[in-house]
Amino acid sequence: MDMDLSPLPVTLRQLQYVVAVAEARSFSRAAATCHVSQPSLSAQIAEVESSLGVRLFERDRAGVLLTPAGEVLVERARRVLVEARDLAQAAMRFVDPLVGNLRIGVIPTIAPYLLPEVMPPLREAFPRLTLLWTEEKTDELVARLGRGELDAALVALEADLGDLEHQVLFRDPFVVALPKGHRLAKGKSPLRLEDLAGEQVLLLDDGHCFRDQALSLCARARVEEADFRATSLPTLVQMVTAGVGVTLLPRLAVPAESGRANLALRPLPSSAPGRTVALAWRHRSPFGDALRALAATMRKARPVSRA
Amino acid sequence: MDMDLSPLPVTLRQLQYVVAVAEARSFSRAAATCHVSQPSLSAQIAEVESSLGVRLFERDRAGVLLTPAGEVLVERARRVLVEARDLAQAAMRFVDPLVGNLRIGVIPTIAPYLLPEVMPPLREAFPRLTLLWTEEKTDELVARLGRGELDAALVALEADLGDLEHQVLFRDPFVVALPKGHRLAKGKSPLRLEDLAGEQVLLLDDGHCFRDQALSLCARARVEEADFRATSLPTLVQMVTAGVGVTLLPRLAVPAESGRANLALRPLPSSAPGRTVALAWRHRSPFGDALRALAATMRKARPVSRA
DNA sequence: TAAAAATACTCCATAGGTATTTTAT
DNA sequence: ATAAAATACCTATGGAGTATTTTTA
Repeated sequence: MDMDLSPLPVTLRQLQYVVAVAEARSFSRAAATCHVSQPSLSAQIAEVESSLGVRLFERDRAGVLLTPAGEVLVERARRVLVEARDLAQAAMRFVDPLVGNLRIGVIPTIAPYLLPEVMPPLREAFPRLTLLWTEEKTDELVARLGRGELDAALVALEADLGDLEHQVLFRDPFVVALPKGHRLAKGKSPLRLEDLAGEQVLLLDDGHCFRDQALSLCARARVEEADFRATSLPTLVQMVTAGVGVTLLPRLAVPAESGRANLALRPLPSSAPGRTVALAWRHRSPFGDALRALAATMRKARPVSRA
Repeated sequence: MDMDLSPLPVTLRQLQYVVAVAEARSFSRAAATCHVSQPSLSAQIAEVESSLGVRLFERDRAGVLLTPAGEVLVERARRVLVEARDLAQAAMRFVDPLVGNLRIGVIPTIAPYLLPEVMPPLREAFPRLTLLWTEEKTDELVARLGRGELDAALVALEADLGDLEHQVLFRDPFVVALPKGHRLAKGKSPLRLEDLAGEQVLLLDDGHCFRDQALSLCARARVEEADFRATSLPTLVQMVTAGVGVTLLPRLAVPAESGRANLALRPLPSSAPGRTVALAWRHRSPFGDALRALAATMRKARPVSRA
């Protein structure tokens, strides 16, 4: 029942300096971001390297390089610091639950459509919580969650999230977007996937998880991808109205995009796959309770889609 | 790409003191285990409580109690300290790979049979590695791995291990042990599970994962458990030879136990389930590489059972 | 009235500062 | 020549010590 409590060879401050140097790739710049003088920081780095018995940085040529040991130990230093920061945050939650900043990432295919809907009710429900939103693609969000740079993220569960904790907000089925004159543009009834066979389908750029989800749907229907790729859903819709091809949209985007001239929208059968929008966060995040409450409010603000 | 490097409100030393007090439930004893004076430790605890803004300990009545915040934050402190200790260990692996102490837990139904087999080859393959063996039941081993009190454990994968990393060593099928005069004791051919129906089966005490595995096997065969429970496999075999009932043994135990008078052993069909013996460790343990090498050596030392 | 934690103070080790030199492009 | 890291040296904060008082079972 007794844990090893013998003295540790490094301090948290020293680990911060190590990470700072690794990120800045320069002792002087690292010193600046840590608000200490360059010699002070150099001394601490030297102290760390001596007490660990390993050289972490190669400071010969222009710039600072990480040694192999440095690579590994900087990564571990990050983990220690994230845990320590979590502890401090958890303490703050005891002082004052539901107060403070929450940094939440959102993927680009969700942000512009969902945030306007959920921000007012969130503000109302958690008036003392300051939400800081960031728009990034899934991979970047997951990486930043791991580094403790974000507290939560709004993502699609179909993407690869590693081992994050999450709460589902709603299912978001796909909708087919066509130019008005298109042979399939008439009617409001569900379109079968097979009807799209032979169409030129426009998709998003690489890195957007919505691209991958749409692509895997298209693969089943043997639909061909056009050689044009868009950087955002509005651009994609723009191209469709210009008659370049057809595309798939998340139904979440329909209210905002459906107003366009020369655009027809048709649903897919309710059995067709969609994406699942969820709020995700690091396991054991100090904000776990707050985030669950947040998710509940968002779910209420956006009545669940009838699939 | 920049992590939060602003000053942290606590030091690693302070977190060690917090954990020490939580474990000792006394400031003076905690001070003793940390090799500092009681006032120094008290001062640091006060400093932590002030900078976190939360009271961690209730020191009114006899003894020290944890506040709710204390419960949570001590747990987080443990995590921070385990990560920090891992970092230090990882650094040592760079200085001197495969040197040092490895604390390995083993469950009681594996230890006496496997260790004599694998220890000599391990000693030969890793002469500069000191292996420290501990015998505990699975739950305790998993808990101690999580607290960083153990570096690895020899366990059966069928038990609940949480999210440990592991390498399988070998499959260990069940064998039926009967007294010599028993109606099923004749022959060497596989016994079907159903043949045991109606038998009084002796099992281990609660907490032994082997008990659970044998029990789930018996459940399918509608075999009845005797009201006697043994604390070890040798005791169990002893009871069988005394004619109290029959039992299931791991084949691993057969070489050591088969010599007894009045004991008959019969295998089960190769399709019958068994247990899977593996070496397991905490994710991202600094010993990951060494442990994989260890597992390989143990696997070689004990040629895989033909199922 | 003991046993344990808190307080009062003293001290020094070390993190941090400034000024300067060394190093490498 | 110049920018960056290392060195030299000084300062002062805060972690640790001893002695003592306060607390409560």
